[in-house]
Amino acid sequence: MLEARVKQAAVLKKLLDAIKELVTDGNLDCTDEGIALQAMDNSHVALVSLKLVAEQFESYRCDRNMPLGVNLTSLTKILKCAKDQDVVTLKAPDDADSLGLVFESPKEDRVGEYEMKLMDIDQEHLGIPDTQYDATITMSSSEFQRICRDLAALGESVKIEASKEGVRFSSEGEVGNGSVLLKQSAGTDRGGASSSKKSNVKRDPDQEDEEEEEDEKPEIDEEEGEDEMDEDERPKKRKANGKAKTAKKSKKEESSSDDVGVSIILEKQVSLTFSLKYLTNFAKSAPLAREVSLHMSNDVPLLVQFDFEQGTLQFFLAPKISDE
Amino acid sequence: MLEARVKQAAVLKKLLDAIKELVTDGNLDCTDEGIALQAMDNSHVALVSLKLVAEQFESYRCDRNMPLGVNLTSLTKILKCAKDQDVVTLKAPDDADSLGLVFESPKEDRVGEYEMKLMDIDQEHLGIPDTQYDATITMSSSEFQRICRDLAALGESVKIEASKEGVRFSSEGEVGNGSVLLKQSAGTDRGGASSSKKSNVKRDPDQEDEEEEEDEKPEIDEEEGEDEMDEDERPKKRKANGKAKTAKKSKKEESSSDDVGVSIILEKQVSLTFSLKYLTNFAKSAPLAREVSLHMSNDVPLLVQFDFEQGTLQFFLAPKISDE
DNA sequence: CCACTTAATT
DNA sequence: AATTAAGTGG
Repeated sequence: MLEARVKQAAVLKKLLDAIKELVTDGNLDCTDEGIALQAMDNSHVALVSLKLVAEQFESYRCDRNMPLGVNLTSLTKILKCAKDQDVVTLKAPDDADSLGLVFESPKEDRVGEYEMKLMDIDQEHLGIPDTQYDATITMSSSEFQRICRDLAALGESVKIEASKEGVRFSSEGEVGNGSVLLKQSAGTDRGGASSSKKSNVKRDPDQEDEEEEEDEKPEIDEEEGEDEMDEDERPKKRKANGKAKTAKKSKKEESSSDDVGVSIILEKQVSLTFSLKYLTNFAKSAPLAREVSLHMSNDVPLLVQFDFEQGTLQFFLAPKISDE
Repeated sequence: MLEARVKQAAVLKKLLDAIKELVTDGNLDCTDEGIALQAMDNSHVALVSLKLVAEQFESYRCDRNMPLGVNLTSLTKILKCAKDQDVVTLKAPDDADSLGLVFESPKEDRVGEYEMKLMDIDQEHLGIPDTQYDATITMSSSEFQRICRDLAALGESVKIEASKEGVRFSSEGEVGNGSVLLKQSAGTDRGGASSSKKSNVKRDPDQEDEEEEEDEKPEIDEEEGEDEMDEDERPKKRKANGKAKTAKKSKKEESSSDDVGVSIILEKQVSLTFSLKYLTNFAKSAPLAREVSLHMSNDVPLLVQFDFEQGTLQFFLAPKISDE
């Protein structure tokens, strides 16, 4: 039997928001290692792979491997019945034809019990080779989402070019063309092949001054329209706080896309073109993790990965052939 | 003739939001006791009964009983022309074929006058017996609304079971089943039959402090177009006028659904099943009152009641027969 | 963190 | 009209 407790219903909700549009049905593969879901998207173009590791549940018990065939639309509906901070317990006996969900309010004065019918889904378990990629880009997930959304307004596909200077996303369409260039924030412009998996956005550790990371500013989004005139005697706006940091929102995630920076680990330059429709979908996972990593090699499917506290969510997508 | 002044247009707006989807036309029965509206819903399944008591109007005068046949859709449209905190005066001469509405801003610098055509509606006045119910549940109206909404995602009907431990709402449907159990907050698990009607949301009238009425903040009309820059030392909008105020939220109102708790007065256990479509509709009255009371006896129509300052809004709905 | 409000969309 | 998404306020 399975009994898994999740501290925050919010995590599950975000996960489902992230994938429900891509995948409508899938097996939750429950093992003693955790819960995994792997599925091709509805049009069999992209692959979604979710892993929730046992150790990161509030409590986890799974006596026997079992695939729970769930309709994600239904699961989403049921999760809507939970408040974000409810504790969620997933329960399934060994012979289950339904999955039990219990939502307990933090104050324990309210208990919701739901039961969702399960379905039999043919397991097409796809082995995913643990590939080494020629380029790994780590960046703010919300920045990634923004870029996908922006470029999707122009064209159907995006070309992603990673060089050691930075990464360029560009798209062409009827209205016009557009491109966004992100420069790498700090050190690494080259990574050993073996280390390529490590996402590390590591700040230079030598920067011993507290001052650290003043304001890296990816700079693309920084519109300077805002302080153009008569701020001479105007004390407002944060112009004054200068370096002192004022302790303010430096942490604060400024506009939620900052503070992360861009790191590029490059074995070889890559240039690949992808459908924006899918990338936009992948980007919906942004609420799950501050960072996203894009793993690419020429002529090989892209891996878009979100690491969050409870596990990992991966998306794979084959490039378009006609790379310009 | 009728002349009735209502302090806050907001109350009327909320009332109409609450019932307009259920009832499109009805008679406002004006007497010296106040204004009442009673009507079957459009599909003749549920009964809506509204009472606004004369004493709770800012001023009230009604020389002669008269039923004013109104189209609630039209009335809603006209009320949209009032700001929430406008004072509304309803006027009708004895021979009226139209209802006059006057909206006055609190500062009396703006007056809107509207006139709505009336219609003749056959009065099917239904006597509602003042039943004693076996179970009376009082709970947060927003919690009630949330539960109805959640369960409506699963099934068409909800079974409500009240026992002295608490009240359980449960629903079954294609995706699965769900139930929400609310535990009783405090003392009462049993009440005398005669006391069951007391829903007591009563504000303490002994609250001799004049604190009342809280000025809602009109704020819409406040032109701020001109002060956008360089008067930094300007003393901060009208924050000052609230005299002692500040003391107001001593109550704290936790998060708006809390603080109310669940109370169950039980003569006998009950278990009844109702159409969620209607309950969801009833629950739209939540903005009118912090609490709602559900009055039930087996095989008898449910009474859902909202008590607010100006009166009472009641909904009646017969249970479904097949109570499992 | 929760809920209400508004806006946009189907 | 209903649903959904995003923003705002308590």
